[in-house]
Amino acid sequence: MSKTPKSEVLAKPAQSRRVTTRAAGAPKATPKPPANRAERAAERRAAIVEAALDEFIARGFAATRLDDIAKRAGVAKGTIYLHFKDKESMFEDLIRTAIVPLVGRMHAPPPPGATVRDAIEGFALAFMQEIASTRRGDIVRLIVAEGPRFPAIADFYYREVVSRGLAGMRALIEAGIARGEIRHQNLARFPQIMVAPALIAVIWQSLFARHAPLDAIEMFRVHLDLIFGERRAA
Amino acid sequence: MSKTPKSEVLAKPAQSRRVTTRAAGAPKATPKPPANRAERAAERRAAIVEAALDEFIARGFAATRLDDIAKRAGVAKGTIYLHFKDKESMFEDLIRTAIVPLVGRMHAPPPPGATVRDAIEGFALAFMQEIASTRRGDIVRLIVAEGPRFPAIADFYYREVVSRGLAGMRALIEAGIARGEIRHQNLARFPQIMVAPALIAVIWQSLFARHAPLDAIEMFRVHLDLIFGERRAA
DNA sequence: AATATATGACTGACCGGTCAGTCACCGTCA
DNA sequence: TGACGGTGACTGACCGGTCAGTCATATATT
Repeated sequence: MSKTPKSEVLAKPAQSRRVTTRAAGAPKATPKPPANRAERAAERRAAIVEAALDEFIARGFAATRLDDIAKRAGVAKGTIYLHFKDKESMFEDLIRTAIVPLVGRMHAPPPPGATVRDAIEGFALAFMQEIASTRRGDIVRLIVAEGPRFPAIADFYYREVVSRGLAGMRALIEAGIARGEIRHQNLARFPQIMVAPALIAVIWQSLFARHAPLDAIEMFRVHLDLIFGERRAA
Repeated sequence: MSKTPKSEVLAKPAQSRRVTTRAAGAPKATPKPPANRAERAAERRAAIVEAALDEFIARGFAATRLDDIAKRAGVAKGTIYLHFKDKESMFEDLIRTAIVPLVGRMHAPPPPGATVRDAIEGFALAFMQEIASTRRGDIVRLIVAEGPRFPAIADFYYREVVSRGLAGMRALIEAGIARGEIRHQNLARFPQIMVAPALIAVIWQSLFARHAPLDAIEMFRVHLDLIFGERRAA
């Protein structure tokens, strides 16, 4: 009962591949194409990652087509499978890769000479500028969206970002309490509170900014005023 | 060409159609077997809505199969199309319908005799119990997840829930400021801050509760302490 | 030439949407 | 009262489009 191999032929298109005259002499004269194979392969991979992130962010996991990723990356679909096992593991790889740079910032250096408030404020400023208002923020949203369907990603994100970030934040809060900058000891039990407005900002940007722009940085400052007391006279 | 009507019987679960003697007087006396056609249709629609919500919450829009919804609702796929135009508008209808009950609570009654803090705390308590820890919370997450792909839903949600909710919250905050319960006037500019921990709780429940349970209510109380001052000695 | 890399046409499974057919219900009439 | 025909809610096999993943072929590199 094998399938009739009937019309195997028909589809052959012309396929005259332009050979690019290939002027004699210059073998190395690769003008644009950067460098050796490995490098070019790495570049292609990077292009795929870039394109895939854009597509996944814009459409979510299930609705993203690999054809679109390939087209956006300027690559054939088969090339994707030279770098990734399948769509699912590609998605997980992608998110993991994209998260790493987020973690870098998380090692909050214990406040050197500045106040704890300054440390947190600088931190929040960086977060708002580098994450909330960029594509990185969409990655956070993507995790919220697809997390339940990709427990592995949710776990990874919790381990690598959430638990570390909260631990760092807790340390800062305790330092603030020890120094007398923060009066509410209970805050150390819920570092989430410190971070909450940042998450609000991320979500707001991608859902409601069109309707009502939100000055995320100013909001965070007001939030810090609640915790540390007013900065200056209103 | 109709297929042999042979085993037409099998799929019908018991469902012995009670003929409901149809006593003249009592048209309402339908005990178990629902009722007339219209009523049964409404029940089916409700079953579809219920099933669809579960599926959409579990899988997201794109990955949800209408066959699964039909199976879960105990209905044929075609039946879905008697009630909804297509998958997309069904999703939008669903979310809209599911949001409405959320809005009911939003009409924060101006604090009658109680303090503003009590009003907000009661409000938050209800939110945490009725939303954050139930399927309604997943609906909020679903909006965050699919919002960018369904601007109509994001718009609707902003109009019906976010803007109203924030307006109500702002009113409460201003009342609190007027009464001297709240010292930070700037808080009225960012009612989002008041609400932020609630959103955190919703997200936490569906992503990280397995790793680290979060006492959302206690967190919110601590948050209120920041705003209103400590309730009592720690 | 031999090998590594890239391509994109192709396949097959899957799924949204359709529609001809069925049958429970209801009003009506003898 | 009984039974009969019209109605429309319901069914599920089917169709056609879509898309993840494959692989024979083509190109680049050594």
